[in-house]
Amino acid sequence: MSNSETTTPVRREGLDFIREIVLRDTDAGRYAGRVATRFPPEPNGYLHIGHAKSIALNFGIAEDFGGVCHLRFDDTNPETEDMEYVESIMRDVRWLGYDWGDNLFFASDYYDQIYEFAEQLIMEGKAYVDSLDEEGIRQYRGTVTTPGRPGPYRDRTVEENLDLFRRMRAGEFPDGAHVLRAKGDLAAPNMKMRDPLLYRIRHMDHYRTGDKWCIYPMYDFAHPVSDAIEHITHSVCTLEFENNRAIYDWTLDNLYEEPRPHQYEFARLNLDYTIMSKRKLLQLVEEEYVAGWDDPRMPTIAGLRRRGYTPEAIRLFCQRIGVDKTNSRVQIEVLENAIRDDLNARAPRVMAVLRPLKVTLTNFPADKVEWLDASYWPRDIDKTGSRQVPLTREIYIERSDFDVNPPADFTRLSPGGEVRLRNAYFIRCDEVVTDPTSGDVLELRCTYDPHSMGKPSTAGRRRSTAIQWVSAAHALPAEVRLYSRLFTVANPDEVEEGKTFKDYLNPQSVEVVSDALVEPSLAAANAGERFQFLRHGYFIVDEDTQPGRLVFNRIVELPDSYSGKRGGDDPAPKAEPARQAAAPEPVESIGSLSEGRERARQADAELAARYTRYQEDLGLAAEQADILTGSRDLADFFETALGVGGSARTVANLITNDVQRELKDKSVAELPFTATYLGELAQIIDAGTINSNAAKTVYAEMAAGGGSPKAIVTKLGLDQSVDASELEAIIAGVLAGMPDKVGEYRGGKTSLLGMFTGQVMRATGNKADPKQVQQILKRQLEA
RNA sequence: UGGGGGAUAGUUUAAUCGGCAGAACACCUGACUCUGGAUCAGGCAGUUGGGGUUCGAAUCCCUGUCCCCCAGCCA
Repeated sequence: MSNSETTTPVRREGLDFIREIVLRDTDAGRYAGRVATRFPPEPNGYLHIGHAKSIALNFGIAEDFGGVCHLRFDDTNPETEDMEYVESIMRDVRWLGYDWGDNLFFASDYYDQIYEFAEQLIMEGKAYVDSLDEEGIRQYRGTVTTPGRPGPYRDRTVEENLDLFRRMRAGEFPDGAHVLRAKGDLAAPNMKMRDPLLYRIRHMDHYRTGDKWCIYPMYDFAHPVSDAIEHITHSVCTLEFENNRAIYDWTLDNLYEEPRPHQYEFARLNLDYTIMSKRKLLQLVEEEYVAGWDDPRMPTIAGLRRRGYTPEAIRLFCQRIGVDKTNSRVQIEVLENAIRDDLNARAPRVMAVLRPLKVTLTNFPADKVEWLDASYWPRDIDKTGSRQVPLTREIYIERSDFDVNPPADFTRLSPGGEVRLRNAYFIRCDEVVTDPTSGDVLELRCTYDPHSMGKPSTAGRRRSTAIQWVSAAHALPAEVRLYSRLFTVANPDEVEEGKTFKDYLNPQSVEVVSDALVEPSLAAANAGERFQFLRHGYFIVDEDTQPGRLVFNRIVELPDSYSGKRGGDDPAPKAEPARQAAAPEPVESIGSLSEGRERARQADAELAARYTRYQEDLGLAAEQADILTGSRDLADFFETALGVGGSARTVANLITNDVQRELKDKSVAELPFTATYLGELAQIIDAGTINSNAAKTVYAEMAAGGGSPKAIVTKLGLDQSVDASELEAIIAGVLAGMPDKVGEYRGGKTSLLGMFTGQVMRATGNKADPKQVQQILKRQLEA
């Protein structure tokens, strides 16, 4: 697959936004072209499919850009972390096919360094020891709507802070007595910046550092520092850390210099019919709703592995779901389809009968065994290899492949009907033996057609499915575990009042078939081998397999368009009436006025007067007048620009549409151009010196600090007109270069006109008049 | 209610100075088939609502709506 690809980044559309950032940075020579990412799990649980997305992203970026990806354990909380988890995580990452080389790190290895940084911040007056208890800290922190306020310990001297902090480390205080906090802003709208905690006291052995420490750094402090220590360039994490980026930047701005690591966030994976919370998964394990972290129903990597998923399929899945910042839920089918796509070409086909129905071939000699050659692969898979399967007088077929009273489109066996035995003969059902009391079908008595081997089903013989079967005398008994979704609802995190996610567990998530029969070639199958049981799905030999006792897990079913068509287990036709309810909704936009600007006018009679005047005297729309009179600065700017001589409409358009963009992060006073320049621009637009397209170019230059619009026009030669005959020629040339597109246009795809216009405009250096261009374009195209 | 982030077919996503709304999965049709699988061909279907700027808006401006995150001494 990707092995043959080069490690050179490919410039192409569809790069996810993080790779785009990395590409931009490498192009700009930031970090001297170096790329270093990291996957930073906390060893407090097993990895799941959501982590696979992150792993694939981080290691994938490193691969694509010829960089490295570190595996770093973010182990700063001694309460929950354990070596068992470290080992499972390493096993899973490796199994997924990623290699961290020598770059295995632990945040706990940096404790000394992190501590030194903490002292540095204290000495610089940027951190302090707070002795408030938890409740006190909460009180002083305020809420999302009310600002926090400084607590009584915030102004301790550097000496006092340092002394206290050192004594914290020395173990002089009990848990919770003090914490180290960054001196942020207690009134910050971002709650995370209200003096975030950097260190807490925890008298507890750590699984790696033992009893060396009794104070432990918080994530918000340890993480950026760890990144910086490892010279990470791009620190990628999930969306819920967006607010934490402020602390990340605060920390590194105080401790390091650019180029230092920067954090970027993407949306974590949500998969339908499963959960991704480590806490909840742990609950399922501890409360024994599942058999363990590697229960085949679990979305953990270990569970998927045991289920029979391949690393390739999981990587394919990660590739298909993409990376973005949109909160989304991925359909489970995407995962299932990935494993089917992978296994279709990899899993040999064999025959297994899950719910056996005995069939006696009455014209087949009782003591005869006919060994038939059966290919492991269907003809569309480019592989060879076969095994021998024995046919005898007594065989078993799938109960569901026989129907006493079949529907018209049934292509399997029914009384008096025929069916093909896969890799063998056609048989006809002559007699159905039923239980006289229950009416259950006990056995079928059939005759086989000895001349039908290898013959197509044409010649009057209606098309039948080729059904799987096993010889009664040779079949191997097997236990087959049929897994399906763990939860009954798509989103188990969304619970009804009074319920928990556990109330939505699917009681039928596993069905154990203990008396299945498989063909004898499977006798030597080893744990971990995968097969397709013809017409059933993909299966893996489970590690519970014992000599003489095969155990299979169903990885995924084969799609079945037949049962789908007949409305199998998921009927629910799309409700149509909803359409009506969700209909019109007469939202009349009155262009409601922004509160801020409204307030400004209420507080300033002059602004209010201008608001009226702009509409009545200048003829501006209420919406424009509103924007222009949001502040004195802007209104004055408008009037100064207007004084140059352009029309009110043009000046207003320029300000309300273009200047607004600059005003998002600048004040009027900080604008890189003067009102007079803007007025000049309006003037030359009104005068027809430049077209609207060119006007955008000129404005962009001005916004970049380019100076006078007239000078820009001259510099770029935008005032030179293109004469008609010249334009005709240019247009003819453009059209001649795109005969296909011209054909499409003439075939009715008139939406291409915009594309042609753009091409011509570019060819003329934006000097042509687009209206004229389109006029000529249409004439030439319709000629 | 403060701050941060997000919204393109049913789903996940693409569209690099404003210029062809493209793909995958799902679904539907047909072809083919010793798997009601696979494959192939075709089809359905979309820019969060309203207004503005422009020859031209998913993209720029204004204004609504909806969703997610933040008040752990977890990460």
